[in-house]
Amino acid sequence: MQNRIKELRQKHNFTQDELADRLEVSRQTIISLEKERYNPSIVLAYNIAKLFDMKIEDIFIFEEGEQNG
Amino acid sequence: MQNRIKELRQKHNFTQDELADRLEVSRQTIISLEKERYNPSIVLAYNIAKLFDMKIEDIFIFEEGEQNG
DNA sequence: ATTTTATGTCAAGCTAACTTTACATGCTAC
DNA sequence: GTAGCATGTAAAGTTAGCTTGACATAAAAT
Repeated sequence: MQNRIKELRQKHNFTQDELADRLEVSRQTIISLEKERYNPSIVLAYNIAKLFDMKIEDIFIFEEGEQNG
Repeated sequence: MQNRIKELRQKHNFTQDELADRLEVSRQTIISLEKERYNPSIVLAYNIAKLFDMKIEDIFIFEEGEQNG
């Protein structure tokens, strides 16, 4: 799965630290998501989409036949 | 977080077993999700939404200030 | 009556999603 | 030149998401 977090964060002029604060997660989590080391939980994905006023599907790009977990 | 999985499964006349097969997860996972014991991963949520031809946000109902993880 | 089907519980185990802490690097200021 | 800021890596720990397997129960089919 790909995501547009870094792009959207920069468009909104947030630092990783600011974004982490707004989403109530650690800065490490932001780094890990931007580097696509793992996927966010559905709740975090929802909070990100809400913050940027977008749909989950417009921030996270799912590939065909992607495996769960 | 609430979800409409059981409702949608029944509307489509799927058994838990059939739904599990289509989503390539175990039947236990379907039971756990319907009983809201835990939230699906974002990939599974996406696959569920895709199967029912809906948006993630229309199947999973997020509450205000929901905590991540 | 007994087999099958659908739903459910329980428990143990694995990996993914997050946390915290500590340290490294490049950049821009004074 | 050193202080601060933004980004990054690494490592160790906890909890959530998912799996497998075994068993329970009620309803429907044969």
